[in-house]
Amino acid sequence: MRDRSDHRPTMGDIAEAAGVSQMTVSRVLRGSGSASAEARARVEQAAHQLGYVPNRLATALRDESTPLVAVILPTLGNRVFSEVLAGVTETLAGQGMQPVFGVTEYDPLREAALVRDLLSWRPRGIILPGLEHAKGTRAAIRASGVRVAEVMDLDGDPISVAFGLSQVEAGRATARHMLARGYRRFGWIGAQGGRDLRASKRLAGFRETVRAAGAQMVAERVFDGPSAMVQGRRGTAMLLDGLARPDAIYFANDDLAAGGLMHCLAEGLTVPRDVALAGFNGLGFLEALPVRLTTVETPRREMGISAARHVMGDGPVAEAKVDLGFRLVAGETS
Amino acid sequence: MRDRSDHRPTMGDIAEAAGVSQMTVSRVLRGSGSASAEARARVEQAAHQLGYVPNRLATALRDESTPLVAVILPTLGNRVFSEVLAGVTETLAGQGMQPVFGVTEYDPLREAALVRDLLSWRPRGIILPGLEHAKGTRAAIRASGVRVAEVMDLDGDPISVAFGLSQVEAGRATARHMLARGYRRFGWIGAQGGRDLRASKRLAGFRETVRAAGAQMVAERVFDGPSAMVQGRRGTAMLLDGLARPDAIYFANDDLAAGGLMHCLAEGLTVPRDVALAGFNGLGFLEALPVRLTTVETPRREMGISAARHVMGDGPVAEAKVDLGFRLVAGETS
DNA sequence: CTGTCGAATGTTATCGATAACAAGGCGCGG
DNA sequence: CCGCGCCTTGTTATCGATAACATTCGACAG
Repeated sequence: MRDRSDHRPTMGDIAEAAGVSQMTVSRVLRGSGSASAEARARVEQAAHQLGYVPNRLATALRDESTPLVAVILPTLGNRVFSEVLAGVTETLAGQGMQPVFGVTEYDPLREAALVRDLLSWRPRGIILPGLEHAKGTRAAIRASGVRVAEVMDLDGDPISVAFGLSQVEAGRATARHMLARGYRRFGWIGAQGGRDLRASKRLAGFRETVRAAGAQMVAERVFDGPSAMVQGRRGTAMLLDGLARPDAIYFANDDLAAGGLMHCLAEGLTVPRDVALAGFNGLGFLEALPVRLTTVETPRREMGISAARHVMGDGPVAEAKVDLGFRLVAGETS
Repeated sequence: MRDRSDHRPTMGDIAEAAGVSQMTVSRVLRGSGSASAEARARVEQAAHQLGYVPNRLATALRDESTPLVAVILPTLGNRVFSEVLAGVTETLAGQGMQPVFGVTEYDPLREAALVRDLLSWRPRGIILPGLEHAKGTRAAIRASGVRVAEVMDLDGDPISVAFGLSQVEAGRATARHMLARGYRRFGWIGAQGGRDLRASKRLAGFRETVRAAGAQMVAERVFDGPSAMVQGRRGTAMLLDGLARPDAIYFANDDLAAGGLMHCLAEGLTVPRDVALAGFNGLGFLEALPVRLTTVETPRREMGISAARHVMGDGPVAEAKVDLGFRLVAGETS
């Protein structure tokens, strides 16, 4: 038969030890249905003694429902996403639900594979970044019938509901601000080899506004790797040493922008007189910098919270896009 | 019978559509056993047509084994842990495994509850921070038979294998460095209301070494909330305004230390002449600060990678403690 | 021409928990 | 004293995938 010693105890084992049926064990341990005080005590004693741990796989299979939520993130290397994840996690934990997650490193194919993988756990919902996905991903998710929340971006057509902000509008707002301050020759520094589509949208909005005002983009530099301060620093050096010297640089995010600021400090350049700088996200570490950076604050934790609430089914959201807004923070670099 | 429309397609549905038995479907889709080209084609066509997604719950239940690894973290609010998690995730992903995780917010009881919860998914392994756990947690994990890796800390008795560094020794090393530079009156600034036991160990090592050298701790300040730059700044202000003014401050981590540095810059104090500062972790953002902070670099990603490898069973590790080391980085603040 | 072997396929049982249904026993109203 | 109904407990079937075993059929050696 079954070798008890190398198997984790099951309700069957408890039943045997307590001299009752498995069903009674189930009823006692879940506190549903009725059981005599006598049976209750014996079962609880046996369960404790055997060190019983329920097997959720069985319950989930039987119930055709899990307390899992799939979460897909572009990377964990950027604080932005760990903050979104923190919002999701705290919200789920309050409801006894678990996140299962994976990272795509900005690769749509990896995202597609992850979606397939994660859906096979039959999660209650799935949260994923952005509105653009590999061919078929959208259909797969729709067909799966799980609740979906897309986060970060609002510029596009959500699968179901998107929680975030208009990236294009954020780019436009930044451009308007810079233009108002009198800058006319703009540079752009990005990372992730242009695979960060949200950054591309910000750039598009920025560029559009700049051009409409008769000003221009004079230099762009996009690095391949993850966005790190050192890249921002190098890129800034390149742009400022180039032929087409910008009088203001728009960075794909705060890390890059902070690196740009470092370059200026190291080279003794005066910001914003010699060059103006603007980042994106409003990360906490900006407070530590010697100069307050101009940036756009984004509701990272809130996106996580809202998305988690949505997939848990806390009230159906009518709209397909929930705008959580952004806030331009004019610092000392523009 | 069964209403096809509100159920996700199963192998049974494919079997029906393809006119074969469920078992043939299983064989075709998993590529095990043999099947005729004819059957293979029909099954694949039907599976695609129906948008079949396998149900891992069933497979996991049947196989009594999941590709899951439980990961417990103190918080996501500190970059340190998202870097550990990144190491874990990237390592697992390479082997087709999934992390399931939760955060404790430094509460041992929440940790105990999380362990119970996560173990009920019958993960292949579990990774958790530190060596101290609530009563019973240790026994529960041992009894569960999953592979265990504890990360961050080596000062104590691991459940199975620990990957990290000696926190006490890190504290001692920092103290030796500060003493060698001539400081004699030390302050300490912490957070998490003292619940961060690794920080407490560092302080213990630091204090011991300081006292052995005939120097002393003159002031300590531990905040209740999460460690943030602003707390470090406030704490530093308090210590420097107090009666027992330290000539050097040891911070529980880099965020607090960076805050301390900000205070000094804002007040026009000269570091380290007026006061020396030392942090812990060697986070990347330090590079952005105007002054290079003295700190201790820790192998965060490596801890995640090693722990993940261990729980996946990549070669049994003989030792109970794997020292991944640390490196004191003498900056411009000491 | 027959027996053997293996490829292809089907049938049954299983993992653990639990809904649905069945049945035994006891109390209480009529 | 009978019977209805509730409390307690047990039995069976189920979720989906798959290992183990059973069966069919054609090919081929002897």
